Amino acid sequence: MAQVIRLHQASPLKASCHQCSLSNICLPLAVEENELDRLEDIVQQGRIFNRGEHIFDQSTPFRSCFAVKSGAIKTSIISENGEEQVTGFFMPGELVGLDSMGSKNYACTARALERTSVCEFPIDKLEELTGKLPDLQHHMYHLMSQEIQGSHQLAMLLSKNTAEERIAALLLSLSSRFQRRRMSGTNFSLPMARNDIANFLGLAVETVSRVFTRFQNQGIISARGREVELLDVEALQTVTREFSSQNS
Amino acid sequence: MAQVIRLHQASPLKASCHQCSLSNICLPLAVEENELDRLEDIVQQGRIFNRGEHIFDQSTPFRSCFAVKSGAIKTSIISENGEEQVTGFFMPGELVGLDSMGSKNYACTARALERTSVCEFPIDKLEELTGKLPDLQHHMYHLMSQEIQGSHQLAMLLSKNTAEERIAALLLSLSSRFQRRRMSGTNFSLPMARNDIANFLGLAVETVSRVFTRFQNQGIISARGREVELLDVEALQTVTREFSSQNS
DNA sequence: GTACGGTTTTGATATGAATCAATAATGGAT
DNA sequence: ATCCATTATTGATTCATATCAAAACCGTAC
Repeated sequence: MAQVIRLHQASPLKASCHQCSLSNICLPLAVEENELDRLEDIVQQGRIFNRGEHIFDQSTPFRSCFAVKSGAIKTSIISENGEEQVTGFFMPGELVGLDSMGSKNYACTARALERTSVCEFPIDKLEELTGKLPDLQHHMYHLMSQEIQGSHQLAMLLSKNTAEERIAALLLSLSSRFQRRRMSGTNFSLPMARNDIANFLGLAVETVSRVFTRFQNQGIISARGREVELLDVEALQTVTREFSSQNS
Repeated sequence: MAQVIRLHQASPLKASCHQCSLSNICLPLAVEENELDRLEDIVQQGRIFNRGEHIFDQSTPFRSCFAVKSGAIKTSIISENGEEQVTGFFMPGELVGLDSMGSKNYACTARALERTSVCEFPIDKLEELTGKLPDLQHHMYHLMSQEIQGSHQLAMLLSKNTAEERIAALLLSLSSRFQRRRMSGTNFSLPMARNDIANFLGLAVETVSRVFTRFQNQGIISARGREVELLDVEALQTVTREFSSQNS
C-alpha cells in the first residue's frame, strides 16, 4: 500500500492514458492515438481516497472533472433543509463532475464508496483542449447528454415504477456497466450500501431490503450483503420496463 | 396569419439575433457583439408550429437544437411499453435538444404546447462554431450542466417531496422564468395542461387538481383554468423546500 | 345557439410503500 | 476473540396518493 503511494509519487502529476486499461471507455476513447499526448498533458494523477472521503464538495469552486480509475464514487446534492439526494454512482472509466460544467461551483458532493483512485482533469485546460479537438468536444457533449438522459430515465423510474421495477433497473444498469469493463455481469459486489440504493431510488431502506429478499425467494437473484448474483436476468428485464436505452 | 408566413418567407432562412428581444437570455448572450454574425450565419429561422405539432421525434436522426422564440414546448420520452414521461417544459429563450447532443438520434420528442416559433441550430454547424468560440462552448457546457442539475432537482422532488411541494416548486420555477423575460412573475397563464403537469411531476391529474383547489382555498394562488395568479409567493416558497438553487 | 370531445374538478375507496419498532448480522477496532 | 457501531432484515401499522367513478366545465365546430 505504501508501495502504491510511492509509485505514484515517483511520477507525481502526469498519468498515462496510453497504458491505462480503461482507455477504451474513458475520455481517451474520443482522442486519436497521435493526439493522446495532449490529453495526457492535462491529466493529473489524482490521489487515492478512502471510503467516505470527499472528492469534492457542493458549492466549493469547480475546478476539475474526475475520471474514476478504480473503486466507486457516489454523488449527491444536499438541499437547504439538509435532505440528501443521491444523484449517481460512478464506476471506473466514468467521468464525475459533468453536472458542474460551466458553473462556478460544484453542483454536488462526490464521495468515495470504497477505496478509490481518480484521474483529474482541470476544467480550464479541458475546455481549452475540447476547443482544439472536435472529436473530444463531441464526446464531452455526448457524455453530458447521456447524463441528462440518464437523469430523465431516473425521473421516469421514480415517478412511474414500483419499488421492484426500480431495483431491477438498477441491478441491470450495474450489470451492464460491469460487463463493459469485461467483468462478470451476473456476479458482482455492490459498491454501495442499501441506504444509498434506497436514497437514489427514492425508497426507504426497509423497502429495498424487502425487495431484495423477495427477489431472492423468487430465485431471481442471490444476495449476501453486497455480494450479488443475478440468477435470472430475463426475469429482471421483465420486471423492468426500461432503463438503459443505448443510443450511441 | 398569412402575413406572418409571408414575412418569414421574405427572409427565408437567416434569423436576426441582433434584433431579437431574447438575445440577452438565449445563445447570443454568450457571444461578443462582433462575433454575433457568426452565430447568425448558422441559425435558421424555423417554421411555426401549431399546438400539438411535433418539432422533432424520439429516435429520428438528431440534426438540430431549437431555441424557443415564442410559445412553449414540452419534451417527453416514451418508454417501450408506451408510457410517457414529460421531461421538460421550454419557454422563449430556452434551448431544446441538449439531451440529444452527441447522439445519433433525438433522445426525446418535442411538441408545441401552443402556437410556437423556433430558431433552428443545425448541430454540425453549432459544434463547429463552439470549437471556435470558447465563450460559446463554455455556455453550451453551462446550459447542459444546468439541464443535468434541473433533472437532478426533479428527481429529488419526485422522490422526497409531497404533491403540494412539487406543484409549488413548479409554479415558482415558471414564475422566475416569466420574470427573466420581464413579464409578470405573479400573473401568467400556464402553457401546459393539468395532465402535463401531472405527468411531469409524477402525480395523477386528480391530485394536481386537488392541490390547485387547496392552494386556492388557502389564498395562496388564484386559478381559473390555465390562468394563474400567485397571491402569496412567500407561502409557496415555504411549501417548497427547494428547487431553484441558482449557481451561475 | 347547440352539441360534442376533451379537460378539469370533486368524491369514495384501495393500496404500495413509508414509518415505527425491534431484532439480527456485519465488520472494524481493541 | 470480543465488543461496539453501523448496516441490514423482518414485522405491524399508517398515510399520501392512486384509482375508480361521475359530474361540471370549456372551447370549438356545426
